[in-house]
Amino acid sequence: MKKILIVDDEKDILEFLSYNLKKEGFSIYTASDGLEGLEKTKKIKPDLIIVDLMMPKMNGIEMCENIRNDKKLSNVIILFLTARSEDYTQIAALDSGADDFIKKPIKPKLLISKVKSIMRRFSLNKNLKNYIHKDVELDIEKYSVKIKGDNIKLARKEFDLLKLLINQPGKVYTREEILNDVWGNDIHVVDRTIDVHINRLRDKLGQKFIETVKGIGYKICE
Amino acid sequence: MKKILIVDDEKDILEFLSYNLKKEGFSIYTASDGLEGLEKTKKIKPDLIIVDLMMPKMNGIEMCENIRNDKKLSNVIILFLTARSEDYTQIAALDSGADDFIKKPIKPKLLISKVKSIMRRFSLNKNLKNYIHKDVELDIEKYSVKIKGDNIKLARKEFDLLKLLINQPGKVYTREEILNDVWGNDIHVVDRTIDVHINRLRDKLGQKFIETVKGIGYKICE
DNA sequence: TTGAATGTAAACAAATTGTAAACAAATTAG
DNA sequence: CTAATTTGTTTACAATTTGTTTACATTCAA
Repeated sequence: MKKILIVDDEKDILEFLSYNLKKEGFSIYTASDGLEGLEKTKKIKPDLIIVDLMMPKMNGIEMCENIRNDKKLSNVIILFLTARSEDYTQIAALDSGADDFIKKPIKPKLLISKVKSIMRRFSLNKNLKNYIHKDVELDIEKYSVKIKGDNIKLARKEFDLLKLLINQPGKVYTREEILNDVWGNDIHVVDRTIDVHINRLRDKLGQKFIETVKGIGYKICE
Repeated sequence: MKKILIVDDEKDILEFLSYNLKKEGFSIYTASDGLEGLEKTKKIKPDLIIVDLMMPKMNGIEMCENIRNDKKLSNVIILFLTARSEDYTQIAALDSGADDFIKKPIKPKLLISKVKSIMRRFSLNKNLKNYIHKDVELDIEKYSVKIKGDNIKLARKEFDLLKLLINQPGKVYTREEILNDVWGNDIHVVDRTIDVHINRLRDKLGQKFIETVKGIGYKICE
């Protein structure tokens, strides 16, 4: 399910947007200022961020710049909420890395159609993200993995497994989650098979890259 | 006078673009969604269309595909407005027939110089696209391929296949993508046929030019 | 210390690809 | 138009890679 993070200091707007987007089946997360927004972005890895331009602590522009400077977050799409009086030419000049704008007052229908159409575009590209964590670099489009710049070869299942885990370094993935994501709901394999693939990944990526959480599953070390 | 059609659901952007392009002496027409854009394209026959990727009703890609499928309209130049985070080398829109991209937020000077240069380029010659990668040189117009300057002869399917792959060296093309692009949606062949053509290409281009990504597809080595 | 969970090597099974050859279809030359 | 040639497709089978299971060793936490 697509994750949307909404960042605004006004509770009313948060609730209003949450309500309307939840209805459409998105998972909604919220933050009430730029700092919190930045933290949650790192933790949750949303697909889309809707952020108010004007906020206390860290405003939307600063937050946006921070996100754009972080390679690991660079794939997220950012929408700005702007006041009516701010005209487009001014905003364009800001150049902080926002993808698009929504004007207040917000009309639910317009908002939803806009978000959906962005998501549609986004889902076309969803498999084209790149991930970088520590020395490991993963290029989905090229199906290649680099360690310290050197290409290594992974088998398909190994690649899929790494792709899942590296999505959120530090998060523990249970065997069930891994089976569901890498193998799919309908294919049944013994769960020890995961261990074997993890083992092979460790041989290729180094022993310290993937950590075992006994009784639960595996995670990538932060 | 050159006619430009601008298609976007946001009035601000329409106005912003209209204003800047009118100043340069183009005749400007506008539409606020993909459907209207398609109709106006047929009626007005613009020289250039600037269209937002993300719109309600019919989005930019659908509109673009519709236009490209209409032989009478196929000469029009299409520019996409895209969100910043979408890396245009990865955008599926490339395949839908877009000619170039403008990233949001839009800077007036850049926009105008881009529009002018693309008009110039296309008025000189339509599709003079050539590809060069490593020792291999591909001339679309002449349907010829050179290796280190020497002509070699490729059969048509071999040429089409190479043309697709060389479009983005390094990117892995799945068999499905290849079938769709080289054979088309409606023609059905066994996917092992691809392998045979790849094999023949390798005989002609050298064994190291095309790489197999087991379980996925093929790519041209970078 | 003990038992469940995990690491790991090895064996086996399944899937994928390379490749030659046969045939069919399309194109070209005469 | 017909025959010859080229191109395109399918198939079969071998070689290789990848995926899965199993068995036993090891580790870790209760």
